[in-house]
Amino acid sequence: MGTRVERKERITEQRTRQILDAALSVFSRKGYGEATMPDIAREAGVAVGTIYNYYEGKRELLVSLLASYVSTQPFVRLLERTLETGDRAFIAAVIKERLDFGFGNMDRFFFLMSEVQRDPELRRLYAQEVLWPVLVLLEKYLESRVTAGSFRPVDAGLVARAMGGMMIGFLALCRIEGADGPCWDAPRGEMAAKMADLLLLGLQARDP
Amino acid sequence: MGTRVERKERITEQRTRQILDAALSVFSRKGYGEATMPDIAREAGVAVGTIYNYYEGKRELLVSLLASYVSTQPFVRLLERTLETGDRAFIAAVIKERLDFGFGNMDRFFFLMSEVQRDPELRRLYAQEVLWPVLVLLEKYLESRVTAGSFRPVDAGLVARAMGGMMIGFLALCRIEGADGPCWDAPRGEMAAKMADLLLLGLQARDP
Amino acid sequence: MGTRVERKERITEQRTRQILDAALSVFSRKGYGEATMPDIAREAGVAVGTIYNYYEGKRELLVSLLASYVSTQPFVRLLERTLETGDRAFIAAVIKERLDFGFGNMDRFFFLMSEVQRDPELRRLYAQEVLWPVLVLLEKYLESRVTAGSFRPVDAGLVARAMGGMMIGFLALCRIEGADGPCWDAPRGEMAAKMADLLLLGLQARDP
Amino acid sequence: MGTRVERKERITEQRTRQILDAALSVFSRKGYGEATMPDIAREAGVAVGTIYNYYEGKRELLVSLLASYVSTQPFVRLLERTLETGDRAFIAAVIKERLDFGFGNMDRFFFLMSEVQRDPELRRLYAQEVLWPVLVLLEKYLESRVTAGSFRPVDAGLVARAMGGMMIGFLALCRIEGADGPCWDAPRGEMAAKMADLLLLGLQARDP
DNA sequence: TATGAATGAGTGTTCATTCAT
DNA sequence: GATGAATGAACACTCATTCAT
Repeated sequence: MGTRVERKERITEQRTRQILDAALSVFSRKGYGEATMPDIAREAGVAVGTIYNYYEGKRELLVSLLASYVSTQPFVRLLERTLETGDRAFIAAVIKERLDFGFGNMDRFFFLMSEVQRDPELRRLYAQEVLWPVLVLLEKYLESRVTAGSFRPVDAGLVARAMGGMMIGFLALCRIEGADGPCWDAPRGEMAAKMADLLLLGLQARDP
Repeated sequence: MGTRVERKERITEQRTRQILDAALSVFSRKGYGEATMPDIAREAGVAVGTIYNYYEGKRELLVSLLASYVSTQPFVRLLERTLETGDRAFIAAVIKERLDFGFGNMDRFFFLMSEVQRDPELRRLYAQEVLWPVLVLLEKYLESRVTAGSFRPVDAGLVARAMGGMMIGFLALCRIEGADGPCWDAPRGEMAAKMADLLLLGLQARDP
Repeated sequence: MGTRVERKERITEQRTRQILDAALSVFSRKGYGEATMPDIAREAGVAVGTIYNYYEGKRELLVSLLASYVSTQPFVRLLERTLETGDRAFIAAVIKERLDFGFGNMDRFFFLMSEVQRDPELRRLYAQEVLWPVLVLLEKYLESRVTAGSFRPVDAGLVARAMGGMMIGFLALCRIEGADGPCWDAPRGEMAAKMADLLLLGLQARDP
Repeated sequence: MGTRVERKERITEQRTRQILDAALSVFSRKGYGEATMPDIAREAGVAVGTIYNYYEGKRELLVSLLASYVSTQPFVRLLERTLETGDRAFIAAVIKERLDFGFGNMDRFFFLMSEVQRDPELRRLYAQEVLWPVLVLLEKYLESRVTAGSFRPVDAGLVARAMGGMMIGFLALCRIEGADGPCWDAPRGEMAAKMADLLLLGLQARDP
């Protein structure tokens, strides 16, 4: 069942998605500047003009991509589901999730990051829609653990950014080193555990 | 001093530099794609054609930039000068140096990073010329401290990349948040100290 | 009254009109080239496809406009009703009528004239359907007045075109000068009287 | 003789002219909207890009055309040279000159007029640069003849526009009728004489 | 008959690169 | 070596027209 209007809406939504998927795919492969509208149209299986029935132009595709694909939901959900397992397991799980996502979407993720770095408007959008929600949650988590006495008293804002930055930067370095680097094929679970230990225990040996 | 040949060489080197400086300046301001050769020529104070006497084309400017500007020397020197001061002061100094450099060259640095992310050939170049030397030094440092018993036994390769990534990623997040973020105007020395503590001591409260 | 067929025909005629009105309105406002079929459809309150049920395409709209809107009837009727009032009053009345029409439909009239100038086929159509009938009437009038001895013996063909041209050209100049020109807001009756005098008496002072 | 700079300037001026000529030619033939930049480039014997070294774009070609080709000089000179010959010969000469010019440049003239009618900015330009200087001269002439007692007291502003309009409108009608019309091939001198008589003597028969 | 989404040929414009001076 | 005018391939975007519903 579905009235005519409903069916139309479904088709519209499908087209919208179909074009956005194609755009992300082509952008990730060739880069924003080198991607052409015919490229995207071909990938989406529509005519060039059709794209313009759904998006204002090439740039709006980029903005929509950012708004639609960099969903923070899985990450946010993970952060909320927390704590049942103790800090170490929890932090390792978060890192593992980020590593899996990052390694699984390397090109797409860094294509978007790279465009974000390039364009002030995208930066603002990304900061508001993605970064802030995540950082706020992370800060709250840190503060609650400090209050509970589990964590040293730390500057939650700074540490949240240092931790988030570590994930992003680590992935960036892995990508730059490529398959030759030692982390490319390493087991994610182990890496996550080691990074969790680094964050929780630090480098310094503890006096017995 | 100064045969005709030598003078010529000096002039050539000067032109080369002059053009490269202009390229970096324009690239950082407008991005690689939006920068035009006339832009660069104007900034360098030479004619468009002259650029082609010194570089193959626009793309080679980018490659040369990477090779010439992302010198690791200051960083390497710092790492070598080390240790006289104890781990905490040393690590804080390294971080401070990176923060100062990063905040002082935000646009230039992230323009280059963004191009590196975009282009496999630049990635290879950057990995070989910049990343590897630094990471090797860092790994050696970590291993020596582990051997000395000051640091927990850690996976030096992973930790080096996590630490390096933290610096790059932290700067990236600061840039995305811009002047609204809490770290934009914060005193660098304090931030460096806190990050050093995070790395050395970890988050977990130590039992007395 | 009103079989099914008749009702259908009435609706058809109404749609036809409705679309043509919209086309003229949009054309006059934006020009033929800049007007888009969606523009016209919106103005007419129908879908784009509907227009194509009534007209072959954009160009046929233009041709139909010319055939339908530039009706010479009021002018022809005026010319026929003539003469009861003496030459001066009659000519002044004709000029007045043309001025009122011209000033009242500036944009529409000159949009059509401009398209006519642009396109040989439209020129032929306009010449046959509009110009000729009017000029023939004007020539007949002139010849009859010459025969009657009221007018000097003149070349009726040439004078008819000079008179007609004067009206069109005068309006064109007024339009080009716009509101800054002296004739834009001048009383039409007075202007018509002065132009009638110019045509009847000429410039030259008469010897007493 | 000619320094390098002078030679360069000459070449620049020549290119400017060459492109403008080509633009006028193509515009007159195909109309502004239908003319393409490759068309113009081909006609000018240069590459498309070269046009953009000399003009901002297609539209600026149109504006430059108006500014450069619709020179009022010959007409102005004629008006200034006046009067040595008596009113009738003078007016006939002016009309003859306009007819010759108009018939000799039909397509170009009406292409420009038609664009002027289409575009408010062009109207302003044309009014200021072309129309006003001519109308002012014409008004002065009329007023001086009125003062001298040769002409009836007339509204110089209105009559100037009526006379100017008559020329333009007459040419427009001739163009619309095309080769079928009676004035297309008629001897220009005779037509000019008849129109001069119409303007000077009027239609009305004079009492002996 | 009415609809409006899909189409894709066609356009103005940009800009890296060349080369005659 | 230095210059900058000329080049033309390449691209984003528009819009008249079609046709399945």
